Amino acid sequence: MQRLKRDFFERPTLTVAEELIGKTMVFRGTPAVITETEAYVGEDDPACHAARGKTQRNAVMYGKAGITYVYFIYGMYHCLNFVTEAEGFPAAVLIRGVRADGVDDKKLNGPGKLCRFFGITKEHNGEDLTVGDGFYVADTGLTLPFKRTPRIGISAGTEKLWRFVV
DNA sequence: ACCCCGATCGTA
DNA sequence: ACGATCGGGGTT
Repeated sequence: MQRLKRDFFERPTLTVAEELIGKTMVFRGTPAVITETEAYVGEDDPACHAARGKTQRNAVMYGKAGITYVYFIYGMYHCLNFVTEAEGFPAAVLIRGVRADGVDDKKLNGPGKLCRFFGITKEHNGEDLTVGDGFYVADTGLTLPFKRTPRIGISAGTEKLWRFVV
């Protein structure tokens, strides 16, 4: 159980998105294995929230790697991301699916669903995953087979194979 | 001040 | 295939 430090997140977003598969995120004491991620990379990525520059909502994407980016969408859901790359470059990995012991996969197999299950909201935007034990990510040595596909639920940028799913 | 639409999900 | 539901961001 090796806790991921800032240098894990401070790398190319595709690398982080791929390597997060099989890692364990621990939120308020509840562990969950990450099974699906997507990369959103910089202002030139039309699907990235930073595509039209820095705003109040996406501000944390411009900050340090290893910080949470949580946003509210469709009037009823929250989505969880981990900020990546160098400070000043807006990029993040969307957590689209996890697995947890004793929990039906159907409650965790979507970005909105897993946030609802954990109770993750905008209150948790900007949390540092490398400080304290409230929210962190660890490497348990587990590796899972996965595939690369186009990202889901977006209208632009679908040509990139930036989704990683077990 | 207003308007459109979205990194979703459940039901049909 | 479609409706629910509302905050954010661009535009006026």
